[in-house]
Amino acid sequence: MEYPFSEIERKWQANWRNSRVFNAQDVCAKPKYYVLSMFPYPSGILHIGHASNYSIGDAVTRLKLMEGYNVMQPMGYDSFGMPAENYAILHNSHPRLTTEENIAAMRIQFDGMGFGLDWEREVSTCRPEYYHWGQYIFKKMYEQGIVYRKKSYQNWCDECQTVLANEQVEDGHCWRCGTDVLQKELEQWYFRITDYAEELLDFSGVIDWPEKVMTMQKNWIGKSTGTRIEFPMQDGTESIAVFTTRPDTIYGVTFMAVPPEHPLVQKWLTDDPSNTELHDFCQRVINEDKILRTAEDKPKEGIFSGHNCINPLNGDMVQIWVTNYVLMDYGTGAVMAVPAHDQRDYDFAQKYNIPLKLVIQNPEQNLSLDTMQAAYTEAGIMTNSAQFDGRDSVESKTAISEWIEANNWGKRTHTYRIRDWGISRQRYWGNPIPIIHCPDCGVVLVPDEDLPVLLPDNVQVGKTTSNPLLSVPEWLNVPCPQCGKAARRETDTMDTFVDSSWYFARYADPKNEKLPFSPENAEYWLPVDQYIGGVEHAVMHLLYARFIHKFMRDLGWVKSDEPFARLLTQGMVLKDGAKMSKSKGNVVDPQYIIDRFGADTLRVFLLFASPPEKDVEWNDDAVMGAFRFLNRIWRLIETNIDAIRQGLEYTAEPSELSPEFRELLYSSHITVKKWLEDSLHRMQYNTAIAVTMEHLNKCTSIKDTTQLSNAELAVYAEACGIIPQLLYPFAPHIAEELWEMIGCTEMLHECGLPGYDEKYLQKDSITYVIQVNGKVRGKMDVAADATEDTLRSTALSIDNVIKALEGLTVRKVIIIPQKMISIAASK
RNA sequence: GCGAAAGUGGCGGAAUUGGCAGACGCGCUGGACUUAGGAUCCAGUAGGUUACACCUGUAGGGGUUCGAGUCCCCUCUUUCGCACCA
Repeated sequence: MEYPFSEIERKWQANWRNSRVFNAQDVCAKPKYYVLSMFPYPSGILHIGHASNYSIGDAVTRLKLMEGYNVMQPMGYDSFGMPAENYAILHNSHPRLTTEENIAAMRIQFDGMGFGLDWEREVSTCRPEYYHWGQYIFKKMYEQGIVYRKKSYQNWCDECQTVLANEQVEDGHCWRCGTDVLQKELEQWYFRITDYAEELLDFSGVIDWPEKVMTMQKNWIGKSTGTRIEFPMQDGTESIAVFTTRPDTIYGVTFMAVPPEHPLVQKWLTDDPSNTELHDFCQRVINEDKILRTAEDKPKEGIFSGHNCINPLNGDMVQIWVTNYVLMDYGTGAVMAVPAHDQRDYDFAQKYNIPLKLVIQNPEQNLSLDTMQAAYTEAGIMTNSAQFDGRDSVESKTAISEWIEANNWGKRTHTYRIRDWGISRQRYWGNPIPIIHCPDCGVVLVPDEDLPVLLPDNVQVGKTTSNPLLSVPEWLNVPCPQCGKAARRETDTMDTFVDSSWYFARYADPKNEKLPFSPENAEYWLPVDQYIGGVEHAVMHLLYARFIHKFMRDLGWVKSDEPFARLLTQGMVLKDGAKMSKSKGNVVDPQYIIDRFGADTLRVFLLFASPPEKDVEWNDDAVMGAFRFLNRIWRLIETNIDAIRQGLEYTAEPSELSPEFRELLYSSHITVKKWLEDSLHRMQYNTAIAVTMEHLNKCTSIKDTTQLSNAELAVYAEACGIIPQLLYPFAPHIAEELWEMIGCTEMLHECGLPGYDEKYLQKDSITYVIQVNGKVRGKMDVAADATEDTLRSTALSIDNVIKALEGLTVRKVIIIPQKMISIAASK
């Protein structure tokens, strides 16, 4: 017999909706708790990964409700972007229609899982009432100087027909479709995330984030500390700046390496068009694919520029080489090459017969230029370095930098690997950038009263060679808001990561028609107390959102420094050890599981299989196990309902109970204690469910409840009665139904957390384990208040212990209170 | 190459501060019952063994300790991140 899960699930989903259980109040005497799972792209189908992620968030939500918080768990859709555009093309429809259809379909599936979501706060990034405020934020950023436009080489995905930000290129491939990324020169819009680089390195504003994510962000930002030094040109015209983290090697500079894009190189080419050799080399390198060019195994190439500069510290003349191994957009775009102490410079110098100069001596093993096979990159003793000779190279970094600063040759500084965020996308289905280009006034912001710039519907979607919005003249051509002359709209749309960088704040005030959100609501709800999502967003979404949040804080819109106080990066659901995907044919449809076993079974399976941050291996048999577990609970309570109802009228004291019922009473209280620890404090839902199963086994071991005494009934009723509470965060439908069956009239979230009483956890006798030299040799039950002397003598009188001690002398007896006695003995 | 995390039965996983390794579930073995079920109940399930006892065992090797899955050192494997960043 299966319990009627289908009926129960429908019933409670309707009850929660009608009672507005999950509609959070903006004004409330209770403390707030904001639970947020990363919103999905509306594919139309809730897949098992969604079911898994949102089951975690829902467990947090229901636990916090039980704990007495005013909980908000909103949901929305990240509905702009390439997938929607492609999906519409595939179905010969329009993304607006397909997206709204998909959203409606997903909503039904979310409800079918029984998630406690506040649907009155739903946002969808492709709707004008949302993207209006993205445009507004763009304008504010523009006014604050955080937005600028620049022409340069961009990461271009030919498949997606758009540029990509640096964060969105993985190993030279598009993060979305895997196509090789090309370089294309384009003019596009940037957000100055680098202005916040230093602050983004600081995570002191978060309460609990995985170390891994913080490390990934820190590495991405890539701060390095060093010295910027000006090398004057030999002809005295200007100078060339380098950034180095190794000022201690500056006396070892034997050449200067610059990329062909370097402004000085470009100037030389213009000044001397006859230098075809240099010209050809530069052209060839510039046109080469950036990813290939920067690959580590790429052979180093270069050409002498014909120009020299001067090492300001020792007056040495230094040849400037144009090379393929220096990056224009890192540091100053020029490198002081020290081939004796840098492997890259060494490789280059070997190839072009450039001399080496040894300036750091290995204290362990004397180095000689004649025998060196590789650069010596370690620390050591300085040599050939004027007044710094004989000093430790690490310590001398400061001294040399100070010397450089004192002589005005340069100064200490930092450099970051992170670049500004390129947010232009040459696609249709995104938020229009609220800019008008006027031939006279230049770049003009669309006035607030004209926002939002609506995305036109009548666009030719499909693969176009140019930006799709160019094909809509009635949208494109507008009068300039300043001078009224004919002007054109910006046709780039924003990266969808812009839309998702502030949605968590919009949930605080989702219907605001005057502002993105009111500062009062934002102050109440932010930061998000528990954020849940995939680790794949560690350096994309999570970094962008922190950046935009800090910008909004600087505007005074939000008060907190960080948007997400706690972050949980949940694992994936795997099948046969691999991520589920259509191409592998290993997809499990959650709807099938819901239809056959119910949403509660699916949720229990997903949460029980492993801790939330780890991957879950799909297992059909284990799903059955979860189903059997819920059926056993159902049967327990249904068949003993009279005893339970009756028992709730009575109370019991341990002294009047048989050992069996004393054990059951203990189980009720220890289970609640462990469950609270596991679920509320550790977020280890797998073990919280395990202790519930263990307790269930205790309850079902009592077979006949018709002959129980009043005291026994009381214990039994309590034992069975806590089970719905323990189940509620994970299997809420069956929990509510059983709770009602027992006779409780309030819904479970109103009843508080289950409680336990320490007095029932006190045992009058304790089982001690006795070890001899680290091996278990016996056990004994001793009164809880036994003295150390009693413990020692009792332990030493056990037959097995005596046997183990034969021929040995006891050296030491260690007593671990409540647990064990360890005897150290030797001959 | 650099950095991080991890490695526990046939499987997923427990063991929160060093204190009975393998909780709980799956699978498997045997039994009971039967309205023969994707059922339920009972017993067993790390390996070895002369089986109420003992020996071995948490990737491998060494160490600290009365006591190590847990702490320290070395090695191996896997996963993830970064990878000419000066």
